[in-house]
Amino acid sequence: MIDLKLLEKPELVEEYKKALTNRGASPDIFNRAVDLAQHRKTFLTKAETEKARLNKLSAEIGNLKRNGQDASELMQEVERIKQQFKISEEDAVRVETELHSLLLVIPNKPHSSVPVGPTEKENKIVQSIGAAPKFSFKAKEHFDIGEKLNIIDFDRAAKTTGARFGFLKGAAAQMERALIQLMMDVHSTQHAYTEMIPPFIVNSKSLTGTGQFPKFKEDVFHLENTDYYLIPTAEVPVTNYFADETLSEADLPKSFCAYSPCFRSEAGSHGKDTKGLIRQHQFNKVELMTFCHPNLSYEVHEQLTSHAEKILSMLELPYRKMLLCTGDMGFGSTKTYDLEVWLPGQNTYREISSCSNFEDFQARRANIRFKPKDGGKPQFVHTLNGSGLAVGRTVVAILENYQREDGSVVIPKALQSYMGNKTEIR
RNA sequence: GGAGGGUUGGGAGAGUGGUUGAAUCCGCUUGCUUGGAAAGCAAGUAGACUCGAAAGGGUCUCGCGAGUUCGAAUCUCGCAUCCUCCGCCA
Repeated sequence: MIDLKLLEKPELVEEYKKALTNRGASPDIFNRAVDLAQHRKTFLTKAETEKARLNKLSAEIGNLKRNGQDASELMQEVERIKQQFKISEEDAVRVETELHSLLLVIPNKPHSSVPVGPTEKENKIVQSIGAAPKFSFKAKEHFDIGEKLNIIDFDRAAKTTGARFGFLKGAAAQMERALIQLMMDVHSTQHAYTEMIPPFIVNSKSLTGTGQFPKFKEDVFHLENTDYYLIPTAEVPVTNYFADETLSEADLPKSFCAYSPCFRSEAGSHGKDTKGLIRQHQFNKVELMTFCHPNLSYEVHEQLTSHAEKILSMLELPYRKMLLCTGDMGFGSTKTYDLEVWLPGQNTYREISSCSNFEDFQARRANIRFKPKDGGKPQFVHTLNGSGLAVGRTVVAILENYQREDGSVVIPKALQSYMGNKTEIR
């Protein structure tokens, strides 16, 4: 969410409009917003002046009554002003409500270091790490490998639940669990994140705080007749952990690594990645999340991304780091790196982590501030998060990169101790 | 699921209709004192919005929302949340 005061500064509004255009969003929304902001002030001032008068009169009435004097004349005046006040107040509330709901659907402004472009074609390859494995045979896709090894079962999941769900069995289930364990261990002990297991269900306020609501409601599973929603990412409960709180500057940065399953309705992605584990309604993820001082967020962003990369390099998976362009970034992000892992079976790179800086976008929505050391006014913190990593997709990457011609799969060295020192799946 | 009791400022805790945005204590900050500290003394110690060049005003916030009233932390209703007891349960 943007700062209301920005709307009073035409040059900043112009700048923001341009940023929206770069994102492929319509800047027209600002015309209405600026208009509403002006009206808001007018109505508010009027209502408050009237209210001040009412408060004053009430105090005088109190005085008169206490002294046993007649206050009927003042009470008549109160009655009159009250009528006007009611109207002014309604105006103010109406404008305020409309303005607020408008502000909630304005995306964040990309950072100046972000390449401008309408589609993912403009994303920049920052770095490619690790060489794609060379096979003397045709590489298979993970679902073929998994079904052949009898460790992934989509057909029966279709029976128990529906499309885009899967059972992991045996070594696949063990690998999923081992990966979660590995990731949580590395981030908590080597990277100083506090481990967290959040609620997997949140309310609508939290989803508004992180930016999924009101705009992306259809992407989230709703529990009927409640204000409960299955989390699409641990980012939602973890970011809102400090909602409506004022931290002290000395406490910053606060960093958490959170394990959770993620639930996504995948509305609008019919026909995309219909096979396999790539796009499921439910998947596991270890999320990295930091609340930090505004001066440090871009530095933290680099670090956080490198923490996610660490897991990929430990598992010796080839990947590349992408800097997303303006048109491909998420709604609340000012800058995003995607880590894309090489998938030999698909002969392509696929996103396995997305690391974003939100600056104060989420902090303003969720009202998360800190009190500066020097005693100044509370300021909004900056929030960042990134997958460290998406677990299901990591299983996919391992199956495809470590496959052998006979259909067996080598277990990456770093993972072996987490899987009972097993070295292969066959 | 049933019954009952809470929710006040950083913390504890007073306050049942009228200068109460809120006593008091603790904590914290600054100053005095000290060789330094403790103790003591003094002052200060919420936020958002808004008017103003500033000084300084105004509005709102005592879990949330609505209502009664000239006036609500205080009364009424709804909701959320916490605690205790009973039942059920991994």
